[in-house]
Amino acid sequence: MTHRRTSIADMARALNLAPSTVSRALTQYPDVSEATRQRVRQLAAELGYQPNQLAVALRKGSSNTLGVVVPHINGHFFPEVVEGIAEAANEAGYNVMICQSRDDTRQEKKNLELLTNAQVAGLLVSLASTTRDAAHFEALRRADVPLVFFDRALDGLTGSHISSVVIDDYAGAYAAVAHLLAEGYRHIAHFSGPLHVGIFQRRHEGYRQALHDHGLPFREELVFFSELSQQAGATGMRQLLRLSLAPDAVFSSNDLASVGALQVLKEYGLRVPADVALAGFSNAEFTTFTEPPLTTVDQCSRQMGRVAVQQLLHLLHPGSAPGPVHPVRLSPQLLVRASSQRLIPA
Amino acid sequence: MTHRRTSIADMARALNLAPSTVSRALTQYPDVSEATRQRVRQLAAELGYQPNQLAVALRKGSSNTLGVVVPHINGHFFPEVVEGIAEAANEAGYNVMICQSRDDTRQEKKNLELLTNAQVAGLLVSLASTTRDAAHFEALRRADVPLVFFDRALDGLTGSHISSVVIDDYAGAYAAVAHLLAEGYRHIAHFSGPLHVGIFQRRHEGYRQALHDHGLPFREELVFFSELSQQAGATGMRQLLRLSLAPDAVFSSNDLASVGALQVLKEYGLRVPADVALAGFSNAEFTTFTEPPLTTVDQCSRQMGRVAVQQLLHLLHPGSAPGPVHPVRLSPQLLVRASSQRLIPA
DNA sequence: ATGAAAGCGCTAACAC
DNA sequence: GTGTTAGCGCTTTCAT
Repeated sequence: MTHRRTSIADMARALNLAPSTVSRALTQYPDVSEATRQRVRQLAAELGYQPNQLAVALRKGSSNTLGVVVPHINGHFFPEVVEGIAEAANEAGYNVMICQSRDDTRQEKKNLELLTNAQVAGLLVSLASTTRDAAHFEALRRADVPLVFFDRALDGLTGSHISSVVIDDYAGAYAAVAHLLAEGYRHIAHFSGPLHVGIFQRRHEGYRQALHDHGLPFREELVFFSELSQQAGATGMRQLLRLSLAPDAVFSSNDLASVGALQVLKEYGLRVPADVALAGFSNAEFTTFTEPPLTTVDQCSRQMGRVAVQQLLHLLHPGSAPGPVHPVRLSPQLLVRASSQRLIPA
Repeated sequence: MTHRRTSIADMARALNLAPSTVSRALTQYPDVSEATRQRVRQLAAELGYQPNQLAVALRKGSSNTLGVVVPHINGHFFPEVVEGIAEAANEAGYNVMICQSRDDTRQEKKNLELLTNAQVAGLLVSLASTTRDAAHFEALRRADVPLVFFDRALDGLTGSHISSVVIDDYAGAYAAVAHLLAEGYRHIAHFSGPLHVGIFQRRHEGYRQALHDHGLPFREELVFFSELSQQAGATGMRQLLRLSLAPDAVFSSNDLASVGALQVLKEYGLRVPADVALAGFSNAEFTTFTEPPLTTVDQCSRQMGRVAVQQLLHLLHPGSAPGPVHPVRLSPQLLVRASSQRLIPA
């Protein structure tokens, strides 16, 4: 037979107390005699009482659940961020509800409704790449739902209940290209994603600025736009190799396209990094397994998750650190591996 | 100023109706005049009414949220399964709450409490590898919480509200080893995880049985036990190469250890697959990037997630397909890649 | 220090 | 077809 869970009312009856007293005994509430508190705690332990969080949340008007919306949880990056989020949230006594937008704005909107209808205490969102229009976030802003964007933020949207944590894509790209230049490469190509996506735009800028700062010209034909799949990386590399002045290095806005390029280079009998150097972005797991291992930019994903939760906690409890919560920009770390080290150490 | 969400009571007041009527108008409930239904729907749309799912769940005694507990969401496998789960759940009108046990039984227990306190309609669980004792699941069984194990199941536990979906590890391992034998390898080593973990035990059995069925002896010194890290794979391979009768193939219970072995083989100047063949398990993303690409066993992860949800839905709504819900065992698919193909096609 | 009562937002049983 | 009432389990005034 189905077992109903013990409620506060049950315990109150058993102990001949009012429900309110039992409730108080189970929380930090001061005005309860130590004796009753003991009795209640004891019984609760015996019966394995667990509060119905639904009821708590309904009464209090807010739950201890945080909502997370990510484009997907494939690959390396988002799972790590989510892990960081889950860790930090649990430590702070919150649990986490995760939805995937599958990079679709409509689905994203549905997810947000779902989560707000579940009365989450706050939201952590990484935007779908198709999202341009911010209408569905306007509603959240008006309802004062605390909201932290991570990785893919909506620049236009600000408010007292909104913050964000992103990585400094510009700095990461700049560091990678500066490194290639320091190694002596001079004809550096770039694989970019669509520029209307912020991260790709900023990585592209970092690339250009690094060239500029080192007195090198920007050559349009060295930039290849694609969705950055492995296939696209291969295609891009083939195309670059057909140029009269072919590049001696490629900085790719992700790692997958780097691998595609690597495979084509091998096909052509070119050596990496002796003939052509490669540097990617994201520190995907497989970058350590390729030959040579790929230089890349680490995105401190777990840290991003933790920081995003910190931001959200500040929004939820302004008491601890009053004043506006400022967006955070994390500095990514360049991981130099064999694919870009021309000078073999002696 | 903070905006309170519109409630059914609000709309009832505005339309001069009883809350119950409004509620009925918004559901499939039959006994409502088409006129009122229209009026209500209209106003709801205007005001952007969204039901408070907390209240609905509290009232109905069960929510439309499914709880998921996974050891972690790193790597390739679990994210894919979770994606399958989320997809199928959303299609069926459920949303999903995900927790990570970090392979720790205590954390797993906490997660289960968290989710049941949140009144989830059902649970999808993949066990932490440290979980031996089933006490915390006994409680769920007694409370009749529908429960589906996936990938890592608890064999001992059965009941009318419990089911499971796993892959046929035995068959997968058998297929991999049979393939190696068919390619002409005769001294096949095995990297295994701890045998108290079911999956490793069954893969180990598949390995032994395949050898046996092909009339080959089981040689204890060819089995290397570890936690199957890349490092462990390297160590294992070194150890195997010191044997007087060294193996000409390795079947590893995961892909990471395979990579470790591959790196050691290259160090020793041995060719893969000419000198030593490699086959792993899991179809990790990086198996296509190694050189040569690694033969492995795909675990149909997304499908597993979808099937797990199907099982759970059957437990939740026995109406559609009455009778007991039987555990499912999915057949994994062997993916033959270059690391195990001795006979180069002409 | 404890109890009584109200109510979070919703739905289902029971009137009419 | 619609209204009235009660209650899911909890917390929080307001009394005493």
